[in-house]
Amino acid sequence: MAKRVTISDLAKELNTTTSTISRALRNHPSISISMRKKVSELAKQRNYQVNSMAANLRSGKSMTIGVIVPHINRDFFANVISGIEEVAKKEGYSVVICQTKDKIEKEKKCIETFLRTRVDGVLVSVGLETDTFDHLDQVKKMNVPLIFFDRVQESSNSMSIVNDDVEGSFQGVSHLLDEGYKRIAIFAGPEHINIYRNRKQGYLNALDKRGIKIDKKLIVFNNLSYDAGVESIKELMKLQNPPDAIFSSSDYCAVGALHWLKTNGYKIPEDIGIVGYSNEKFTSFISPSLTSIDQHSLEMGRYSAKTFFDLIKSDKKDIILNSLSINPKLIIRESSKRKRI
Amino acid sequence: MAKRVTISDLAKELNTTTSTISRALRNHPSISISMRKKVSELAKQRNYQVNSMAANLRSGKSMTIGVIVPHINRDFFANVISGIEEVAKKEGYSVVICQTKDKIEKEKKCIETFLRTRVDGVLVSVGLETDTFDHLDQVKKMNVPLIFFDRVQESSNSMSIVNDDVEGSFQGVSHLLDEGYKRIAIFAGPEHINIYRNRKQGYLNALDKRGIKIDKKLIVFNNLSYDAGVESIKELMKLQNPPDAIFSSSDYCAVGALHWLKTNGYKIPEDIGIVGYSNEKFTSFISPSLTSIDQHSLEMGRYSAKTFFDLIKSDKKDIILNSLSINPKLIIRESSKRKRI
DNA sequence: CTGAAAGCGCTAACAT
DNA sequence: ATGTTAGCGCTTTCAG
Repeated sequence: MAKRVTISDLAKELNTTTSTISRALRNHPSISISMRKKVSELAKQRNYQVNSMAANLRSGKSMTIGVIVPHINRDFFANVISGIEEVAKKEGYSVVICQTKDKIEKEKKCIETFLRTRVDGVLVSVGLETDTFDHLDQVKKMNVPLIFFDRVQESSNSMSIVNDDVEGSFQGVSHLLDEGYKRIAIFAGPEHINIYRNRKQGYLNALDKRGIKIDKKLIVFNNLSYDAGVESIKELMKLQNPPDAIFSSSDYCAVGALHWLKTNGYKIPEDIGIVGYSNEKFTSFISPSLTSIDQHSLEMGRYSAKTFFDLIKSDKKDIILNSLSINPKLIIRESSKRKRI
Repeated sequence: MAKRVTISDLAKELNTTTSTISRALRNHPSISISMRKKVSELAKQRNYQVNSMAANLRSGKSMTIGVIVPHINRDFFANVISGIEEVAKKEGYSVVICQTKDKIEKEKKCIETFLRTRVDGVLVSVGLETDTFDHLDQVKKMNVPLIFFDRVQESSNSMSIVNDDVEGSFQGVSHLLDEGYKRIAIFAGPEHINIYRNRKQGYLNALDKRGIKIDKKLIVFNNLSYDAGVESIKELMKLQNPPDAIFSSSDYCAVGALHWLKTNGYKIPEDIGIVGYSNEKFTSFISPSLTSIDQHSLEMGRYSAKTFFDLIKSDKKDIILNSLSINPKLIIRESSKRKRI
């Protein structure tokens, strides 16, 4: 019904011009206090709301930052998003979220939409399928700041906020060794994704440090889903010399294995120890509760956003490529606490 | 660096006008096929992308729909969002998500942002704190379609997509009775939220139907968090005549209770049966796995979005207030399967 | 089938 | 301290 009120409506009512209104609304110092007050009062009364579409078109900024994640229902990503939102809000920015479900096609669609809607920056964690990067290069070609978090495109010279995954899994595996486990298997993910490659590396390093020979049979690649965990553990336990502990690059996959083991009569942590990765909330719900690696997801989100704002505030000259690596933290729970022998 | 290319750039290159380009790009039938081809080829070549800010300003539509949820990391809401996105994408719309963490202040901020950015519609599931509705009325006053899902403002005459929560909990509680449980307690949520009031009602109805007297001591109001579940069960088990089953209006709260019971020596489902609500993914991870009520979250999202599109496509004359109620589904798992006596 | 012209609502030089 | 003016990039009558 009622058309929405514009600054020129307000201008007419106060017998002044749109520029004055525009300035007054944004508290421009050159507008008299009395005028500012009159304007803001009228605005409130008439229920005026800036039309961002117009303001943004004019100013060339959308005041929006686009975030691309594989899954929004993972605690890890949900927390990252919260962190991003928190600092974005402070700067007056909106956050629009796009979930790819790990599909590269969806990822491309997201980018297209973001470019069309002129987001001022893109923060992205790439999907499992993502092994080509034209769509991401596109963003940079358009001169839109691109920042990676967690799962990054390493060939890119964009900034990235990541965990030290090598360290995280090093700690996880070392912990298992400390608890007396001898044959530790790993659920590893796609090698072209940095985090999974690094988690495997940490595993290798930990074994190496203790002089334990790597048994390739204990390195299982899968897609890290719950179901994959079930299938993989089934295979592992068929081995002539099965593992006595599992280090999983994902909590979901760890739980799949845990479940299968329990229903098949294995005792956890007595017979088999398990460590997951990401510290999803459910890891503390299940029983035995699952030892996992916390990634400081909220901070990761905050840093990612902060990096973006630092970037656009810098004179674009001193574009310091300060990529950041956050130390993860081992959270020890029941699934790996074997009484020492 | 390179300014982004506009339709007038393309127009110049082809010695034509912006109107022609604009039409050609959108496959307007009055433009010759050959011209359309020339334009789309050049556009591709020059890497042209519509500037939605400009297009939207002009057309008065933002092609964006705003979604407000309490928590994005809940499977229920994440799935609703997926459903919304799915149908929105088909219609060429973007979805922007705002999470309130159940805070009314955040909810208000979301609305403000949405109104400023001129979303074409708002889909909302209100927070636990929300007991006043000025901010939501505001949306309708601005003539922006407002659609509720799951947690609704009942005083509003807006459309809403909900579950039949009375039926859902009726089934859950009846199932417990069928399994031989006699004293069933309920974890109930804030009474001003439709879903929690309805879930309590279903509980009452189920007991009533079997002629079981209601014991007020078994009706526990809390905020339905994990911690609340722990506290509440602790209190319940102190009763002279403690319950032998729990019907929880939330999976999280149910798990809290489940955990406490297990660590305190109670056997589930033998000593105590538990049923949760929402069918969060972790309910099948934990042990015993948790019987719960599935809410067809994906469908709820799809319907919500569909309702929005139906609405804006109708000539705004036949605004049929067709609110929809979806039947939930009881998912029976271990936590409630007591061997019949 | 294509062009000319107006304008969506706002901001920001450049006046005054 | 305020007003004038000129667009931002696109869509859409209205004319040919």
